[in-house]
Amino acid sequence: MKLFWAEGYDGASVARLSQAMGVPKASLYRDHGDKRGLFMAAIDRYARLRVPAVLRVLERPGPPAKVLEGFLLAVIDLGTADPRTPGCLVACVLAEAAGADLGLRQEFRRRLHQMDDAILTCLRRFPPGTLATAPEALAPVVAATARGLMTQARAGEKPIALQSVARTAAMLWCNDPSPSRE
Amino acid sequence: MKLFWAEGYDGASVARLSQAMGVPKASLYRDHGDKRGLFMAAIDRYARLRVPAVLRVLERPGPPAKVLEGFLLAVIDLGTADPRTPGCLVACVLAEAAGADLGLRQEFRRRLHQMDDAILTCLRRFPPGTLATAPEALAPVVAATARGLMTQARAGEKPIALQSVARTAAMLWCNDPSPSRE
DNA sequence: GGAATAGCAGACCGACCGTTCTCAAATCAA
DNA sequence: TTGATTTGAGAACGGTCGGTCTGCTATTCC
Repeated sequence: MKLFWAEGYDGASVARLSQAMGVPKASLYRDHGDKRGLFMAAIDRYARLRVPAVLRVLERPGPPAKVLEGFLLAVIDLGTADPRTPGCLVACVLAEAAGADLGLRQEFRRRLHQMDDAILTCLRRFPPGTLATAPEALAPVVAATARGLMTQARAGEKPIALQSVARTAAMLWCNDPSPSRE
Repeated sequence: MKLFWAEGYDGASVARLSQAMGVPKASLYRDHGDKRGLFMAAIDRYARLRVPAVLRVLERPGPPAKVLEGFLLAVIDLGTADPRTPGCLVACVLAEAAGADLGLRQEFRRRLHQMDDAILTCLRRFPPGTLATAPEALAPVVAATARGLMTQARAGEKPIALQSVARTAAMLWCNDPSPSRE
């Protein structure tokens, strides 16, 4: 997973994947069919190991602005925690591979929609009027912003710079209950 | 440019690049040094041929909400105009290549900051109070949203779905002069 | 204990990679 | 016209790619 994450689908050779995993090439082909199958498995592992920490933030109690800022902060943390694996395996690596391979593109879409759904579910539970617009309209905006932050994380942007973006964005999405605005 | 855009840095072989360009391989190496140099040239061509149309929207007159929505719409158009080259050559293809190659990562950062600066310059010219927050805070939010839309464009998302995101986002960034809100 | 199975490391395969070289055709200078 | 230079198409290079196959070792099961 980390090798694909760091070097991309084409950039990570099966020989080095085998070495990094400590698993013989023959076993990889027996268990996953081909390199694409192994890549899919890596994405699945990413979705099981790394994504839940981000989604769990969406389920925390608290005012919308805090929850959504926390979500973006978790996204940023995922994209900047290890400088050897910057950005998001799905939003950056799978995205590029999806350009030429229609099967991977479909997988890519599926993963994106999963995240969209999780965000929408989160937004729906906030009391009416606490969000600046309807959850159905806001959810894809939140998702797009998160993906943009991942793109910038891939560029090696420092977390501190991205975190201020998270605060601003979350503030704009919510009708702040504090009297600081207007 | 289109071949890199469609298939990625590693995915596009020099032989096919040569054929697609109608230029012998020897000439490519003479003019650009190596494959990386050719890729850089492709990115430069992209920045000269495709990006200006997007940046010009930022200089159009009009209320902030219209200008920023127009900007996002131009971004969406660039990312979805040709289904063979979905998304953004910089935000998707260069992003992935930037994972393993520090030189490309620097180039990637440079390109991102160029866009950030253009957005900031645009925001600064709006009258105070027409934006929902300070230009310096808002600009990176706009940039992140645009990049997220490009990621979704890479997934083959239909323009119509992305365009509604553009409208919502632009609305949230601006203090709408119409009396529809609040 | 002994037969059968499974997993291991690494050799091996043809194909294609990025890159360089060859050499004939074309261009240019004088 | 002639000699020097640049360009053309493509062969050739070593290396690595994704993928397969081969023995050897360990384990398992009766």
